[in-house]
Amino acid sequence: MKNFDNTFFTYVVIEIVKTIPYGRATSYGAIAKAAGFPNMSRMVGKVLSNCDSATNNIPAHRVVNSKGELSGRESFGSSHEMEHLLAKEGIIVCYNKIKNWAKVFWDPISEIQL
DNA sequence: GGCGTGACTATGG
DNA sequence: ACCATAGCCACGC
Repeated sequence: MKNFDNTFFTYVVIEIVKTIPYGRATSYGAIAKAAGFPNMSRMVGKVLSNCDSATNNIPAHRVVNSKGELSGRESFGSSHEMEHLLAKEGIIVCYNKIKNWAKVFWDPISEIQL
């Protein structure tokens, strides 16, 4: 018996990622916190690396680390694919880092307060 | 159970 | 701003 329901966690993470607005981005830690697993930021990354975002229409490119760096870019087709997807939404990436990160950052918690 | 690894994060110098 | 360190935790070996 596992003390961690990976199926449930994966589902919640994917649902949250789908709610990230166009032109905005958030962090692994913020998603983990919103999902109710504040210490699972690393697991969020694992979920996204296995989600096949292109096929499943999941905006995984809108998830970066807490500093706004594109730490997962190598998991996209080419090493510049993630940056390209962000650029298409008006998010400027320079030296592997999102410009105006404080403005682009979107906290799922603020949207869940219904 | 130990140990290294990873799309992580907070903190302190 | 950069680097080191220490938490974090599932997973494979």
